[in-house]
Amino acid sequence: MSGGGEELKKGPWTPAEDAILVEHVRRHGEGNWNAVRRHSRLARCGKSCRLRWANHLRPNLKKGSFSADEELVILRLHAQLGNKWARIATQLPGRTDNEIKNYWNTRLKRRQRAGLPIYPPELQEAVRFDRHHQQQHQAPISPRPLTPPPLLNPVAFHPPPPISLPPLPQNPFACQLGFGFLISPLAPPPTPTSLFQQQQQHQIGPPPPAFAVETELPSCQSFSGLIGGDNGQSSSGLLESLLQGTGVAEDMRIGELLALQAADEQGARWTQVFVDDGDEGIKEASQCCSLGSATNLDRHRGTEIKCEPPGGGSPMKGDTSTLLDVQALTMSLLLKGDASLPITSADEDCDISSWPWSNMPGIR
DNA sequence: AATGCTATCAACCGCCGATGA
DNA sequence: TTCATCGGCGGTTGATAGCAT
Repeated sequence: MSGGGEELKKGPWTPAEDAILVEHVRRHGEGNWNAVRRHSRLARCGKSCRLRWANHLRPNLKKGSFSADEELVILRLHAQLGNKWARIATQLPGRTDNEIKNYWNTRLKRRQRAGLPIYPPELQEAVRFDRHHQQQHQAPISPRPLTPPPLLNPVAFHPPPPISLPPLPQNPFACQLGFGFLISPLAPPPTPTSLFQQQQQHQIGPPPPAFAVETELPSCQSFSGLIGGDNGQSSSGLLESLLQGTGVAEDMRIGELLALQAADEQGARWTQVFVDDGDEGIKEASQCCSLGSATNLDRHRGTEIKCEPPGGGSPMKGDTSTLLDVQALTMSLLLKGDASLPITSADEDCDISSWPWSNMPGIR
């Protein structure tokens, strides 16, 4: 660091310092934060300037408590991504990663103290489903190279032909965990209106989502990356076992399922697409459990149980596998909603709230 | 009114990846 | 190729406010 020898100030920012920083950004734009000190009298390090600007001074910041919708988005995305605050923040305009992180940590602490699961029990059911599914389908881990599921591989994916379906009642749970903005922030989540229009054209629920997968974020977390880059060999976890277990047909299902996620509010309709494929677990998918709102999500109570994560082994170990586990978990949740699955004794000891959600390994 | 607890917010710290010399 | 620098991210901590006892 080129010091300059001056003592750098720490602690709360004063209005005068804010004004200097704002003026600097107005003149020179964002970035080059270490230059702030050179160009102005501000005795703050570049990091501190960046943080102050990003969290408090930049325009269009939204202050105040989170709305119910925002809370729901956080819940969804955290279930999906873990502690990826910056990524979550990209889906909440005007909110900062710091804000979201603070909110989540508070929520986490509150629920832990209350003895509540971090996620609603429906997610825990999904764990059981995954374990069951793995026992049913999991061949010994084969070294066969993993092919990214079609939707995760924009080149390979071809959307399924339109299927005409009778209208179904909405699937509230798919709505709640729809991840409608998963694929790319460049493609805004479908609105009920846009979906309706597209259905009118195609007589099917959601369209294939935009496949701007690689453009999602500057970090390494595009889906193709999650699957293990070009050959996917580094991936592991539930998704991998799902893929390896049943091959291409399963790949397509997962691809379609991700489309389902992108479909958000039309999840039930797409769930129905899978009902006829002979999978008992999926047959009942159209009976997905009903949840009304984020508040309801919180209101559900799980039983005090504990378990190892799906796939066994140490809880949530590893980077990519962690994310994939969560991804597969939430995917299967959308498919399932099935209380009739056989529950093994091990299954009964399943409580994802005992996993280290709050300390998930980073994927940078 | 005093005290303790909890929630919230703001900021710092350390690590890591990207970039350029 | 190596090294220094920068910026971004997630974890953590300290200060303060609000509430209950």
